Parts: sequence; C-alpha cells; structure tokens
Amino acid sequence: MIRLLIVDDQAAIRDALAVMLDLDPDISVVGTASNGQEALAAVEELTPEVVLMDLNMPVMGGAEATGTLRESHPDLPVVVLTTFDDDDSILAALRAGARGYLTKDADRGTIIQAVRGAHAGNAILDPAVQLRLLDLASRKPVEQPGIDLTAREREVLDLIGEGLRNGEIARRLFISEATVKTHINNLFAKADLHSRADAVRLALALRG
Amino acid sequence: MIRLLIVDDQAAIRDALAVMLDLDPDISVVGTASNGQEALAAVEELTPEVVLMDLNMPVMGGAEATGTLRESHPDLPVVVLTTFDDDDSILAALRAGARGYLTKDADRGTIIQAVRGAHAGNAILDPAVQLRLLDLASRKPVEQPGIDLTAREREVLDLIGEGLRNGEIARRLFISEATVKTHINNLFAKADLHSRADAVRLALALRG
DNA sequence: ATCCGTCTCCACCCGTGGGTTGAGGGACGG
DNA sequence: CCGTCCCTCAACCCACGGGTGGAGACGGAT
Repeated sequence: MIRLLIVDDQAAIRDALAVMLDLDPDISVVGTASNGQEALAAVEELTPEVVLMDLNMPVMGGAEATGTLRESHPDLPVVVLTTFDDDDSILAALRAGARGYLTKDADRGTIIQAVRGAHAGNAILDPAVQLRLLDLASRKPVEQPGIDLTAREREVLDLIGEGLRNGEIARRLFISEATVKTHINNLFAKADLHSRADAVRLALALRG
Repeated sequence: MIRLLIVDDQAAIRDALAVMLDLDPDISVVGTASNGQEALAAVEELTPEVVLMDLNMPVMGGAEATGTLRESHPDLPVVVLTTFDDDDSILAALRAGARGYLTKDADRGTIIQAVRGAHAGNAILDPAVQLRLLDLASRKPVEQPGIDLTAREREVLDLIGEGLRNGEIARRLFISEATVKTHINNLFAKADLHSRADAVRLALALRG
C-alpha cells in the first residue's frame, strides 16, 4: 500500500482524485491539503510515501512546497499534476525536485502509474513534458552561426573562459605574453568583442 | 499499421525484435539494417514510419545515423534501444534528435508502447533516462553553497555577467563608479574571486 | 543610546588589459 | 616562386581594473 497525500486547492478535484485513487488496491489516500503550507504540515502528520501536488495554489504554490519538501524529506517523491504545461512551470517544478509531471488530461491509469513509479524511484513524465525536456537537452549545441577562429585562437579563448590571465595563458601554451595578446586582439576583431568579459561569455556559450 | 525499421548490428537481437514486434497487430516490420549506413539506405527504400535504432554499431553508429536522419527526414521518429545508459550516450542520442530512449531491459510491451508513442508524436523515455534528464534540468540552480551577497552586490554581479564595465554599471544603477568598485571588491572578497573573468563565470553559473 | 551592516562616495597606486604598429618565419597552394 | 595565412614576438600608450584605506549616512537590532 502506497500512502498518498493529495494537494490541490480546488475541493472538487481534490476529492475526486482522492476517491478515484483510493479505489486502487495499491494506493491508500492518507489525507489531503489545499495549499503548500497545509501540505507541509500534512506531511509531518500523516507521513505519506508519495505526494500528488497541484502547482497553482494560494498561500504557497506547489513549486515552492515541493522545494521545501525536497530539503526536509529528500526521499519523499512529489508528483506534480497541473493544467499548466508552459516551460516555466515545468522547469520550476522539476528544479524544485518533482519526480513526476502530469497534466490534467492524464487518465486514471496514468496517474496511478505515475504514483507507483514515483514510489518505486522512477520519474513519470507527461509525454508533452518529455518532449520539452528533449528540446532543452538538445537545444544547447545548436547556435553559434559564423565565427571561424583559428585553432590557436580557440585555445586562447577557451583559457580566457577558464578565467586565466594573459601571463597564465602564455605559460600554459608555451608562448610569450605578446603572442597571447596578438591572438586575443585577432579573435576580438573577428568575434566583435571588446572586453575580456565578452570573451568569457562567448567561451562559455561555445562550450555550454 | 506502423511501418517499422529495425537497426541493430547483432543479428540475433535484430531478428528477435523483428519477429516479436511484427506480431503486434499495429506494427509491420518492413525491414532491418545492421549499421547506420544501411539504415539510411533502408529508410529511402522502405519508407518506414518509425525507426528502432541501436547505438553501438560498426561503420556508422546510431547517434550519427539519427542525426543524419533528422536532417533528411525530420518527421521520421527514431527510437533508440540500447544497453548503454551512460549520460554521454543518452545526451548524444537525444541531441541527435531521438524521440525515444529505451534500455534493453525494456519488455515487449514497453517497446511496442514506445513505437506507438513515437508514431503518435510523443517521446517515450526509459524511466532511468527520465531521471537523468530531470537531473540535467534541475542541476543548474542547485550548487553555490555559501555565498550570501547583499542585494546591491548581486545587481552588480549580474551586470558584470552582462559584460558591462564599471562606468556602465555605475550609470545603470545611478551610483558613482567608486561605489561600484566598492561593491565589486566586497563581493570579490566574499566569493573568493580575483578577476572580472571569474565574476562573469560566477554570474553565468548563478543564472544558468 | 549604541553598535553593526549596508550603501554610498573619495583618493591613491599600479598591474593588467585593450589597441596599435611593425616584423620575421613556417606552411600551403597557385 | 610568390602570395597568403597563421603563429610568433616586440615596443608603446593609456584606460580600466583590482586593492587599500578612509569616511559619512541610514536602518535595524541590542
């Protein structure tokens, strides 16, 4: 039996979920809460094994509550169930430590699967959320259109990105500091940079 | 009926998958290939609707083949099925544009679900892979243990991260350049920084 | 009333960085 | 063979950045 806590500010949805999920032979709904603060108290009192959390709630939102729970109960998995599927909400919830993310068009079976999965230590994400995560994971190495630096210039740029000074770069590359400056001036001209800070930003963006 | 192409260098696995999946009433295995190059040719010839791809193959690996397919057939979903579940393999495949990622302990039902999901436009990821993606998405704002800067110092740090110079920061915050320098020296001491480059790196790390 | 932290500002020093010009040698292709 | 590109180095200038010390004003805490 998985002890489940349901958190949602809308009583109708909260109760409907409670009834529906309690019917499952593996799940026991041990309580409900209508906002993040109540949820924190309920966790202490009812010791659930999984929390099903709405995001948009008064007093304390689901993301913040999830983050707080992460710190006080690192092993207590939180599954987010919400109507919002914009990038900000998803990232906020996942960064707060949510172990699952379902939108409210998920059917009973999906929700139960997610609760079981979270309890087993897995992450269950809505297919749309998975696609968004894929975007985030695959987006990184896309940009950087037209900057063709020589090999030496790239090396120097990388070291600038590491935070090294010209003298350190010179020793690292076994060249004189004058040469380092030359490379820097050349790559500054090519990439339209005007300060070391710009170069650091570029170097990090290139590696990202 | 979903027209499926199976790509795996191990004949036994390849054939076993073909037989197993062809039994499904919704799936028709239209062909197999034993490496990435063959897969590209097979896609042209057999016009599959979904590709089930192994990663570790001679001649041309699955990640490279997936990337090539992404460009030539953007709408053709590729589901990766592999024994490797290390971060590099996962990221390489997902960045190449894979629409699913299964490890080889996935059972028949899971694979079939993944093929159907990919065909429907969804992403189906192995639970372990989902956890890793969650890590990637949530890792960013986690670190930075003990740096408590004042509000003003954070503002200055942010602007340093934008690449602004002290004079520009001063004008932006309506304070004198001397004050900017003071804040910078203070936050340098707090965060153990010794150069503007370090500050840029920290500012970018903080923003993620 | 007092202390402490923060924000504000100033003056000084000097090292580094950004920009310039100029120049020599090695590699490659026409 | 000559031109071109890249890497290498040098001298110079001056602005900006980093470090130090000091100082006044404000607010909250004790």
